[in-house]
Amino acid sequence: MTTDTPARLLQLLSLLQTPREWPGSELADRLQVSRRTVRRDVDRLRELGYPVQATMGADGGYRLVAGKALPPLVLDDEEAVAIAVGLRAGAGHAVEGIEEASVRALAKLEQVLPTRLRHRVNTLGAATSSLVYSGGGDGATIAPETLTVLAAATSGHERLRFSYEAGDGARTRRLTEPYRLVSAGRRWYLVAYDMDRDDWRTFRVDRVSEPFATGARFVPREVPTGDAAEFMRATVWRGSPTFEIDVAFAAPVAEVARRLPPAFGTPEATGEDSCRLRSTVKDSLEWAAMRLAMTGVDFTVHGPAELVEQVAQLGSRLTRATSA
Amino acid sequence: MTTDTPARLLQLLSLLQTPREWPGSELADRLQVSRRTVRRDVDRLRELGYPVQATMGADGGYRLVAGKALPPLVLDDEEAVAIAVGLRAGAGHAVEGIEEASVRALAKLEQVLPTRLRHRVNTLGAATSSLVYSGGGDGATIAPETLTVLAAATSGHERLRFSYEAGDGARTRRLTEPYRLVSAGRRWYLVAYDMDRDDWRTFRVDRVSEPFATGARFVPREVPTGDAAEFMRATVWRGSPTFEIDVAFAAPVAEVARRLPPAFGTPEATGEDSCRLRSTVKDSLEWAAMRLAMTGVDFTVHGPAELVEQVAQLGSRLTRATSA
DNA sequence: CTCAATTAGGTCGTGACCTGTCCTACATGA
DNA sequence: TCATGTAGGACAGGTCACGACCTAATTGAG
Repeated sequence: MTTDTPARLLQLLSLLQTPREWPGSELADRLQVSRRTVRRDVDRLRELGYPVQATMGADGGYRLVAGKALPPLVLDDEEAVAIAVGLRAGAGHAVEGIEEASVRALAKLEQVLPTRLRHRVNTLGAATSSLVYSGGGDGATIAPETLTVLAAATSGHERLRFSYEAGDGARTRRLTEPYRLVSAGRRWYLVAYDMDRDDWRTFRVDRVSEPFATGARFVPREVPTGDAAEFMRATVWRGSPTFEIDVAFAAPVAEVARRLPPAFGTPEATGEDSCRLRSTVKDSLEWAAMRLAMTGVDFTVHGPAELVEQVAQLGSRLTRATSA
Repeated sequence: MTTDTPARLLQLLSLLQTPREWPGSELADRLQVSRRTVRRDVDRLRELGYPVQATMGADGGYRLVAGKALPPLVLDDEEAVAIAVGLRAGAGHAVEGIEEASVRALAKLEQVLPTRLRHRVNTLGAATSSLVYSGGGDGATIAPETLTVLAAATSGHERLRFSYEAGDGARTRRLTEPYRLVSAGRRWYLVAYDMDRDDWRTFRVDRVSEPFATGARFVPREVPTGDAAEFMRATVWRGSPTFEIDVAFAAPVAEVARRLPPAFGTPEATGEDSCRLRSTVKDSLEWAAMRLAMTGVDFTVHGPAELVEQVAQLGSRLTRATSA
């Protein structure tokens, strides 16, 4: 009923996003305007960079096609929920390089998601595996809400308060100026300026709880090394153990590569039906052992000894499980 | 530089979707209009149902918050790619009930996705596991493109041509009027009217290849049973196997529940440090075995025999892997 | 407390723009 | 060949969008 022009344009955009053809007369009917105006509106959309394709002749119509710019997505409730759930489930084990964009998109969506849909996302999301792959071991799971709150505070330059659990289990409350959220391997880190300590810190996101933005904005400081990822690497990667793993698979290289997480890198072929993987793994070999098991192909662990131990332990546990 | 009003509104909407506060003066600056006009535009957005929250006082500003309706999402390139990849990866093993919405959203996005982004999605998507969980088993994977083409043709009422592989391996070309895309368990089915056979059929999507919409529209016929899902169930449902699993854990119920995917349901306590899980699993026990292994606690499989077999097989593979 | 910075909203005049109604040209499928 | 669709020009009338200027209310900092 809103006879407003911009409103009508938005409505037209949403109609055209349905993957079907719309005859001008039907559009005119829906939008409560004359067919001439519909043509003008279509022209306007085209001028805005959204390519509306028109098929001529009888049985013709309008349809939005791929162009240079991405038009604003008009989603219905179910689609929005599906995207949110997919993003939550996917953000953790997503492909290298898009985890952060994934979280940004999720933050953007959740910012405007109506509460009734938020409930549905929460209940549905609870049914999926947790966001970050919980390699069975240290239970380092991250609530999707935590990630989105951190992402929002970071990009909005808002001070952030949260409770942090140190390595020794002690919990402290922190007031920080978050600078960047970085995904490294299967862990997330927050590079932030700690207001209490008066210095830069990197926080492991899985140890952050009850985060909330204070609302107070700040002007970003200069990061010590100039780059947040650099700083994170420098502060975090020293001290945590690294392992050089070496595993042989009894399957074609293509198949193994397909079933292995890309973070492991690519195995190299050693024969028609065999290949070998050499890679460096940080911190937790339990995770590595699990991913090897999940490939579903036969393999042999050549090293290091710690990985042999992990795999053997897992194997014996499974064997015990069936011997009762 | 387009001084157009609707264009400016869209731009404002995209600015406000960034999770941060925007002072009116900055918005006026960016949009090249007076502050008064910015206020008017904000009013307009509010009238359209998009709740723009304004914080008063010094250091105030505007920000888009959750409301009743979902505003059109304005995404940048990376976010769009992240959503597409997440949707592709998630659509297959997503939560019950949203698979179809997931595919609809993906079809909507891909319809307008610029080609340069489509390339990125393809290359990134190739690195992830295939869309439908390939439980190591029958290799019934579905290309995401196939699903989106079918979804688009279905909702656009366009005739669909594809090559179909029957159970005996014979390939035939089909011309159909697609009626609905149904997800059931791990499989996807297309309920369509077969123009050559002159009758309704259900097609398994994993056996469809080279689908494309002819562009010719049709008027939907009446489905025999009135409901497509009903029809599919009647024609296809030969009961995919279901298993009643029964597993005992040597750990407190709370810990086990935390490490188990919620889809399994909740185990019940059988003692201080033990609990038992009874649940039904459809179709793939390999997945169940994997998730049990991932709990990282000792357990005993009581049944069924197939699950014992799966776990034993996995255990022996791991043991072999370390015995070299 | 006081000041500064912000949102909120009213009014007014000018000019641009938006709409519907004509009209013609062109493309396409039956 | 005809029906039906898009494409787009011309025009008149009314509307509405913009900026300038004003006052009020709210909030945080000094």
